[in-house]
Amino acid sequence: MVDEQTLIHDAEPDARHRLLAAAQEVFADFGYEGASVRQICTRAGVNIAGVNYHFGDKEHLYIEAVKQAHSCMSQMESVVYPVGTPAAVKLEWFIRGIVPEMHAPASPSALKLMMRELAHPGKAAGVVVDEFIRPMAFHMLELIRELLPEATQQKPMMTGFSVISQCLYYRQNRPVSELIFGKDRLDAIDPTMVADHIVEFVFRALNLPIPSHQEAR
Amino acid sequence: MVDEQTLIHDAEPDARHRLLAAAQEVFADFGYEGASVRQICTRAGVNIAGVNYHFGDKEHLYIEAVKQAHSCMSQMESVVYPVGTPAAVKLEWFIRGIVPEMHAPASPSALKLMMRELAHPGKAAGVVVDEFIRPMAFHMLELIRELLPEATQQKPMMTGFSVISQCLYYRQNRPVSELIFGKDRLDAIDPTMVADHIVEFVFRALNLPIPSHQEAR
DNA sequence: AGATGATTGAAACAACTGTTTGGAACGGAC
DNA sequence: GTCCGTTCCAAACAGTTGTTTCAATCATCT
Repeated sequence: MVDEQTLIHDAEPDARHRLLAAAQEVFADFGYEGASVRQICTRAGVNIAGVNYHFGDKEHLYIEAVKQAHSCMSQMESVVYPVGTPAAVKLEWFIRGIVPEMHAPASPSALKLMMRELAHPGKAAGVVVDEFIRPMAFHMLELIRELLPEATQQKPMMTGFSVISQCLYYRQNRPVSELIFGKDRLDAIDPTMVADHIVEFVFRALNLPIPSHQEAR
Repeated sequence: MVDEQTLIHDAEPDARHRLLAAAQEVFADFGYEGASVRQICTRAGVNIAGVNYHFGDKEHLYIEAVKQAHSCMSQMESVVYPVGTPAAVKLEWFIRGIVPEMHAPASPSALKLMMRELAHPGKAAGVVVDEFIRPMAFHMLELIRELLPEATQQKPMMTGFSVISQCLYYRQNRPVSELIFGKDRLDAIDPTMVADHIVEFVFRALNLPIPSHQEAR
């Protein structure tokens, strides 16, 4: 019963978990409408009726898959700085923490699914934003307010967008970038190089002293 | 047969054009899999068989819709600078040209469809990149090479990514940004303010003199 | 006029969609 | 043993999908 199809993991946990894992991958690859419950069930080695029994319907399975992807991903933001760390150092670590995770995430399908859901927010986006995105956003906003005390109104928010946009770009627009410049040109830039560049770019823009590990380009 | 090009809804041009217009809107709103040919045909006021007669099948209709969206959009990049314009001024105009078009595009559904296709490139992405995206990318790459003569290897490309990522952010991530900060906070920032900010941010990062219309803050 | 080719119409096609059904298999509790 | 609740399976459900058929209509030309 189990040995016929490609399985998610070596062991075979609960059918519910296999469904969630398969749903995460298939939804991430094909989107909500593009994925079929039969495709997911086949990949999970579970009967079609399983999705209705364990989750009710396709939509609830999708929501649970997104929630799992988000919780699986949220271990990323658990960086804790020593007390008294300067805001500039925190900002640098913020960038250096996010960029590699975007390039080579611990769970590619989890990040893929989250990004897909956030690009066109549905019913599952709310909890992801509440528990994962918004805290991170306000955290960075505080950093920027500390770095730009004289900034008012929308300036800190736009500055935050300028920072995070550069960090997200390489993930959100890698496919089209590969179409433009070719896969090899894109593969030539590794995460640390990107992080170095963004840190330098942002720090120059904010009039902060560039951290040491930068040589003169 | 007067001017047929102006509008889609009031007058009724060729059934083929009505199909293309409807397909552009529906595909933009619901994606390729989410849109149904019946939905498109109903919106266009055309019989179901029309899509097969005029385009063969759904996929070719989609491809033609993307091509039309791209050509409709490509009038944007037709900015020509006077000879001898400094590269810095060109870069500033590049940013100031793109940002408002991303906020309030001439044809929202056309841009929406293009961005959707480029986020997950399919068979229609090739021509869009070849005829629209790549020329713009290489154009900006030349600007940056002129501004950073001593930059080598991937540095100009990454710098270009830093610029374009900020310009695209407000379009690509507006839904999630609204979820984070609320719609009103996002509506409070208008295109020219964003363009001002990005120009200032980029020019600071590139060690260029900030253009005049920026007041200190 | 009649003939010809392009275009449209209503209906049906097979395949697939998400969902449900009724029963079989399982494992403990009594 | 019986009973019960949980889990799973094969089959079928009604509805939608993209696509096709074939006759009706239209415009155009001789």
